[in-house]
Amino acid sequence: MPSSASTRDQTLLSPISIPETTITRQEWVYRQLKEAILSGQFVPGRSVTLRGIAAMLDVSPTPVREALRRLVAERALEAHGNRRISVPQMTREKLADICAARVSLETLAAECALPAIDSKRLAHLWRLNEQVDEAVENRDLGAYLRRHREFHFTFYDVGRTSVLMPLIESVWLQFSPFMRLAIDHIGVDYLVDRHAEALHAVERHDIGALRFALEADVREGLGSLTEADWKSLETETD
Amino acid sequence: MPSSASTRDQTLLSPISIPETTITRQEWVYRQLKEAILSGQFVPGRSVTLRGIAAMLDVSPTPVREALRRLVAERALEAHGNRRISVPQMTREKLADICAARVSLETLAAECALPAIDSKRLAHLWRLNEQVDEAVENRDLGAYLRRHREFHFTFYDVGRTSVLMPLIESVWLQFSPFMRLAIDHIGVDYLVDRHAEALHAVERHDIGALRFALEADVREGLGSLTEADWKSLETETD
DNA sequence: GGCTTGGTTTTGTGATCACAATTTACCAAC
DNA sequence: GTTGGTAAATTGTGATCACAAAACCAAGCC
Repeated sequence: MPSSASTRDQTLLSPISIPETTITRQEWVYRQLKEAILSGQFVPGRSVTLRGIAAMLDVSPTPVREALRRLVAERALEAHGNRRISVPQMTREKLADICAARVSLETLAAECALPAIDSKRLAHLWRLNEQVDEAVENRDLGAYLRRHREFHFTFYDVGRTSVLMPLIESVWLQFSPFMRLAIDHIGVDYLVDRHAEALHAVERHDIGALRFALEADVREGLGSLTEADWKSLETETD
Repeated sequence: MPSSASTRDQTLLSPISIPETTITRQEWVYRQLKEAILSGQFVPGRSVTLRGIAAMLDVSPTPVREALRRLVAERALEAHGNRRISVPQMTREKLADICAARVSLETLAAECALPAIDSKRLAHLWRLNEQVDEAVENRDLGAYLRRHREFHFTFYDVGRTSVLMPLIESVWLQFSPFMRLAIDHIGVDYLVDRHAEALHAVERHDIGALRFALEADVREGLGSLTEADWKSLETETD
């Protein structure tokens, strides 16, 4: 996006002044960084410098500062006392808390979404789930992370999005960098999910089964790291 | 805080360089605004201008911009497409979602906190609850909001704070401006809470009763507005 | 060798400026 | 009185600069 020419020239193209959110540089930087974090391109522990990001994205430090503040507020990044910002490190306790929060928020979101999932949307979810499985078969970690996220967010995101979705997104931003690392470590082959089980529960309008499937999906997916996994992960990052 | 002289001079006073977070202006502005929002000094719908806040707090626009970005990220404020920031308006749907999210998050937080609440902490919570009741008796709305928040946050805030507490705080930031308005409208006398019931449940280590009390506390406190209340609230803000 | 000590470099912070977009004010025309 | 359009004021955005704090690095000391 960063072109010296003003980015707002194209507003001339929208005749009757459609809202057409003219994107600011700050917003653009924010989205770039968020996407990078969610797709696991940021390693836990790495420190993020203002001027570094600014140079990388070819913008001035000003919009970067604001984007970083936003991400810190959403707990995607961590601000230390020394005025330095870094990608947060994961701990056993934090992971347990994240799992608990995910179960709590996402089962609630699924329950809210359930009545609004019609057959068209259900078919779409089945298609997305196929793409998740394809990514696993192709051993494409990047695609897996993207598809996996797309499946969950599409599931929950049917109206009523203003309160719950930002909370869920904040939690995802917190575990995504770690998840990339963990899957890199244990291998894509050991990935399991309960997506099909959840969709079958949707078909039966069985809220109980839906909650159960989602809870299992979270706990088996994120919370199933054995002690040995942790040990080798920790020595790896040193 | 804004004094022309550098605020960091006082670091000379801390001899062995205690971390002693030297506060930045941006952080200070953020805290001022957050406290103002949580204590109901911001009316829903009011638009917040950068230079206005800067003048009010006697700082340059730069730190204000970052503080506002943070608050927008935490959903305390709302950024519109016209690049304008305002205190979000409440709707019936949003309030229902907020109640559901509060129940979900705060019962979980209470359950996590329960094992860590010893007799000393319990006594402290009883004392805080007394202060809530005092505020109601004195019809002091400002004190009530402060004490009420202090009670809940002290309750949940025993270790394990890094994931759940920010989520809870974000939700509180979203309903606080409205709560002030609503209580202003229905009167302080009609305030009820289940704090004592919750504390008794803690004494019995009865998780089920604790969750029940907290859910009732939320639903009766926030979610009990009748249709008539909404109508008059809406006409009032026009 | 480990630790301090000095200077250099890097980095975040905050103020200011220029600019563009938006809103507001105002005046003319119907 | 209402509408339409232009000018002025307000406001957010982004770049740049000066400064202070922190991190870095290398030589020196115990």
